[in-house]
Amino acid sequence: MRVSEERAEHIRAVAKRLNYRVNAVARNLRKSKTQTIGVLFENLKGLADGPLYTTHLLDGVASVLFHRGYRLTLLAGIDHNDIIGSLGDGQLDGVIWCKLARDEETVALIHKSPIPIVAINAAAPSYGSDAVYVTCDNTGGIELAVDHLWNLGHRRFSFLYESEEVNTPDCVDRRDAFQKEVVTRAGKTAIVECSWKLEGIVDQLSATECTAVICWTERLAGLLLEKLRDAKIEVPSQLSVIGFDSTQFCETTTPRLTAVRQPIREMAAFAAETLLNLVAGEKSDQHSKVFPCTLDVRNSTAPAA
Amino acid sequence: MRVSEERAEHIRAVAKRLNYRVNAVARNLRKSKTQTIGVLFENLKGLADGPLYTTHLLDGVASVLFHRGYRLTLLAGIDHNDIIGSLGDGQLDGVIWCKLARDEETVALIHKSPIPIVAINAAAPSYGSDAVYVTCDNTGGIELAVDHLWNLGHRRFSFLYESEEVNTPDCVDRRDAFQKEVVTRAGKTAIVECSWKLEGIVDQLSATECTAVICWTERLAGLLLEKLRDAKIEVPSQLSVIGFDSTQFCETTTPRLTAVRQPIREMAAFAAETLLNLVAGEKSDQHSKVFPCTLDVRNSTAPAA
DNA sequence: CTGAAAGCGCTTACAG
DNA sequence: CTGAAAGCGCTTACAG
Repeated sequence: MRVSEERAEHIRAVAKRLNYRVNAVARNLRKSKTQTIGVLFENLKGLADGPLYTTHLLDGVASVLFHRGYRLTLLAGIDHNDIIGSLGDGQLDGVIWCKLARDEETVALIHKSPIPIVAINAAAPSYGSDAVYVTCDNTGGIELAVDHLWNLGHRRFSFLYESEEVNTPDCVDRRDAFQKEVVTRAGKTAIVECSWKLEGIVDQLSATECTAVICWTERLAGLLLEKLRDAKIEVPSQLSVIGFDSTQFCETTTPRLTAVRQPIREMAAFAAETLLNLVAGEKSDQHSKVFPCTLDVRNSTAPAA
Repeated sequence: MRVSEERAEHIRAVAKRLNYRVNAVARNLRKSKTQTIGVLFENLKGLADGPLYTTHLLDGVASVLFHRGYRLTLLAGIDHNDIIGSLGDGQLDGVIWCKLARDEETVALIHKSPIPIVAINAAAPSYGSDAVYVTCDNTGGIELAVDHLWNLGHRRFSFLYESEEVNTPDCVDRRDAFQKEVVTRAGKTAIVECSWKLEGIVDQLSATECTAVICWTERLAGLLLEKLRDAKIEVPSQLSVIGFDSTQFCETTTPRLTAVRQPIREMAAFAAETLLNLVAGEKSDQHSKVFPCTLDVRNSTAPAA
């Protein structure tokens, strides 16, 4: 309060009469803050066709940001070469970066970012990074899935992902965890990398002689169920299928999909809280946070034939 | 090009060396444009818990905006008294306003908006408004639903909505269309306005002696199915239920929900295109646009008992 | 307690 | 063809 209340009241009255609004863009320029957080999807294929996962993620982020008076900007289709440039254009106070890659080149880029970054669904790279990483326990999730199948008598397993996702961090983590877990138990394993849209998948799978398939996402599992139906392979009696995420989508597949659940909304909300603290200048005490997974058993898994 | 190519090249090189980025906030201030569109939900209850409808809407808007180089900001939880103020803070070039009310007070507010507004899921008010209105053919949708039930032998119908939605524009339109359509055919009708979460709904419904219920959204229909299951009323053998929207949600209910489909993603994309044209200064040739509905028959409707 | 100036980083119109 | 100034609408630090 630098002005007498009387005068202030008068100014307020005039402002109201003239319909005055403070211009937030000018304020943002002056303060070098925008009260706006970006959510970056490197390849958002459409919110509605894409995994429901994305919706839960946005929901978690939005719940925190709106509560704290921040705005949320959706970022997608940004030129990959210029992501940092886009982040540094002054319009965002921070960014939540989905499935942030962790190759050295990207980590070097992150280092140059003028705004804080929280990665979601990516474990921290071993060689350090300036971002904070929020992820689920992919290893634990895979163990739950394998254990469930093992107890049903399965001994030959496949892990499935599409070739274009070969570098997606949580895909890599799930694949590696699968490899390790299954080799330990059964001595051998099959990793099936398939072309986009699972072309030729049925032949690839039968070559592995597996009785159970773990797909790295529920979306992919749903696609697989369709291919298997076309090929007249019965799920779960001939083949058990497990997915990852366990959103409502798993209720819409035929049969309903057994899936590992990650608490995506909680993860997203945590990421948002953490980011706002970083924006406020607090140093994050933890560099990475891992949320546990659970397993939702539905109808796509059964005892091995 | 105001500078020789040689000099320009030199400047580019220096800019790159210094890691120069143009500051978009300063540019926005100078140009009074931000290349950002807002999507306003007056009461977004959560993206993930809420109707899938919202996701499709965002998807449709985002597909157009990203393609045209615009950013998308999510607006929710804005103080209702100050919505126009928030819109006029300079941060948005235009806004897509979900379920925009059409009372005279709101229309007067719209008139004061410094940025163009496109309303979605609201028909244009009869007394004129500065916004462009994009909606689906609620009347036609209701007719499809009633006709379907009529052909199944139903003669006593109820229409259901929650009291807090009494002023939501598409709720009103569906209710009025229902009233008109059913009175014409059957001579009488029942409109059931229920408290939130459908408390006491079963008694209310049985008092109407109806054999079929049309719910104004699929979300509400899903809730009703749960209440009916608890009360041991079988759907569809004892009571037929129809919802509105027909997203993937209808596949997850038990039984699967028969629903009127509105092409929400197309409507949202159209709204975004229209808004960008308005932002570019083109006058919209149409003041309102209506998309037709269709009916997806699933398992929640059957011949009248 | 109050007023006037400087400056955030751009773009545009003007002068040379 | 190029440079320098004005101004977008704020906030902050300074002077009175």
